[in-house]
Amino acid sequence: MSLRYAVLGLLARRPSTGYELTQTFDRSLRTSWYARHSQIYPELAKLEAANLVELVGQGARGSKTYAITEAGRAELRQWLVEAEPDRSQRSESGLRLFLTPLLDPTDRQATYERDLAHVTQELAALEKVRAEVRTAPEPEAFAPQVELGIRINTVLRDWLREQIQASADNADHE
Amino acid sequence: MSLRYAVLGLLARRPSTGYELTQTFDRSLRTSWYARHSQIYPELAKLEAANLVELVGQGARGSKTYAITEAGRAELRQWLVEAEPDRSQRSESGLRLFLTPLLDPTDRQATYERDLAHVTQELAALEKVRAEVRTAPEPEAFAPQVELGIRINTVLRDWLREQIQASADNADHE
DNA sequence: AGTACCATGTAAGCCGTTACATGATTCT
DNA sequence: AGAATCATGTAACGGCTTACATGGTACT
Repeated sequence: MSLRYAVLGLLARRPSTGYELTQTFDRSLRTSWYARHSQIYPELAKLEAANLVELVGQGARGSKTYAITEAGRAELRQWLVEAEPDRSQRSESGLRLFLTPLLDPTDRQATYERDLAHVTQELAALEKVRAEVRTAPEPEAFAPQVELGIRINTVLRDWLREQIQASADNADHE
Repeated sequence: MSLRYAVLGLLARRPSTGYELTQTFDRSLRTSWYARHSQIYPELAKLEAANLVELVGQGARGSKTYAITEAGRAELRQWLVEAEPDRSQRSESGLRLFLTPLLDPTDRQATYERDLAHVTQELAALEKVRAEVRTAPEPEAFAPQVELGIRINTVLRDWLREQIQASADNADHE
């Protein structure tokens, strides 16, 4: 049931079309939730039927802009504050990290290095976002989330470096 | 397709019954992947049909112990080393964190405090595991994963404390 | 004129959750 | 004897992915 609240939450930030929401899912939410347009359009229709969002404008190319309603805001607040969070996660990367010790030192080092390359790239992207947020005219409420992302990725980067070193040492001893 | 490799990976550590796998998913993998027995038993049957695992013993109460085959190990290695990782994640907690800035300072502080309580608990559990691993007779290959979990949760804990402080300050100014 | 991107929708099939179902063994 | 736990399975339903399908607008 999270998709419903993800859409509601994005519309609480600003009115958007389904197409824009799809892009936001891909850009800002890919590290925690992801949805394709084929899921978003039907969800918007359901939310509209439930009066949690409303159509506030139609633009070129048949685009439809939706905004959250008061009932929608109440529903979102209730979920965020009162509903018991589902702490379970689904992360293929986490699974891979868990299983990597099964590999021999050479393979292990190679997969850690692949991950390190990705984390480094991720960190660079986040630092770019941080710089943009700092120079933005209005103070951005989402700046702390960027900061958290940077800290977590830094921890991951350092840990991966340690594991690469350990795997290399291990491979040498053989 | 990750479930297949999760099961294969757990069986690469040691032969197990479906029941034991279900428990391991719940205990060791709940932070990255999760599966119920209703998914695990059919998956074991499929893996056996594909000769990636084999039945190596039947015990009391109709229990069936499976072990990974050589073909299974090859398949697992191939996935870990050669397949392109799917970096997307599904985390309701991440989504909640992303949307929390939408709340007013009082609600925001309350949800951060709820999260802090959970992270603190998680950290305590991980530190207990670390202590157990250290006193274990054989050096455990999964000790570094525990360390990573502790570091990430520590970062999260500190970040949450900062956000709680900021929300409290913000609420006072009103 | 062709390519790229904007923009929305539907359908089939797979994956995962919840619920149903059954029976053996161990503990109190 | 009854409760808890061990142990395996199936079925219905819902969520998510992939693929199909269509058309408008802007750029070169």
